[in-house]
Amino acid sequence: MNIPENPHTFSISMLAKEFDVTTRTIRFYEDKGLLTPKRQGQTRIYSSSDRTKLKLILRGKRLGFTLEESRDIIEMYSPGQNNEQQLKKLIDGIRTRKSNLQQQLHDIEVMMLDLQESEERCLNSLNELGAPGY
Amino acid sequence: MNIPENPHTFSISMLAKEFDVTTRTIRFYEDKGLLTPKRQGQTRIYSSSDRTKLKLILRGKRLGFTLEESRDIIEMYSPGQNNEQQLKKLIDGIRTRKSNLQQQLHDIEVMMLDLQESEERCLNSLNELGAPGY
DNA sequence: GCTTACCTTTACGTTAACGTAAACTTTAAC
DNA sequence: GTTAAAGTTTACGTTAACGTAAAGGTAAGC
Repeated sequence: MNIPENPHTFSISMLAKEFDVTTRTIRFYEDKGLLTPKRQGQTRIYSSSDRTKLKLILRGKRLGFTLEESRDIIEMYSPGQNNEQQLKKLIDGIRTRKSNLQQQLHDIEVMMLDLQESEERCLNSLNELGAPGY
Repeated sequence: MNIPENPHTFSISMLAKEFDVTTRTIRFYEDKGLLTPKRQGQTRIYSSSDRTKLKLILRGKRLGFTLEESRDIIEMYSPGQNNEQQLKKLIDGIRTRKSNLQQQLHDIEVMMLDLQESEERCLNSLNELGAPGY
């Protein structure tokens, strides 16, 4: 099932290869309810929506999110129900997530500068040690 | 031992309170070799260097670093030996870390924009639903 | 018809990063 | 002199996020 007829669908190994994860990982995400592929017999068929969700999960991982947090992010992208209660709760979630990202942004900037300094100190040490530009 | 005489030292509970972590967590970091407080009898006495390291660890955590990665970060801040080999290795580490941060930065920017859109869609839904500005 | 390449399910194993509890010591306060 | 607050060690428990292995089904290529 390496190349499904429908160009807008994907096999599990296609996604695994594209995003450099194992099929086990993808199935695990399904187990946790983050992905819900269709089935052709026993075989999983992923839509481009599933693919997007997987992308979101992996981006979340790079930012240190748990799967639960990524689940929230997905929900923020594709809101299910429109109940007023739920909408407000969703908005609140989005706002605190944004403020978290703001904090992360700041952390990264500071760490970036610190690392810059460290690198230069190291390069200086290398020079003084008689080893030229690296 | 809540207020050591020396103003440049800290008790474990002082640090725990300041950074909002448990003492267990701080001792755990010591167990992993990330902190090395002095002792006054049995009691741990933390220097401001220890405090800085703890700060680095927690910043790392906010960015999704493992403790091993934070250990590397600490090493980048306070290089121990000046051997040419080690310096080069350190510089390499700094550079790949910087490029990782660059990726995270990009991820955050994109996610920020996406969340912005989502929030506005939600606010629109709220309006159409008859519930004004939130 | 047999190997190869995918796919499946089930299930036990593993690692990181602490939490939680027990049992005990030391110092400060009343 | 005893209660309270902080400190200590030891040790078992827990959760997340998969890894790894076993055992088997299907479909294509030679």
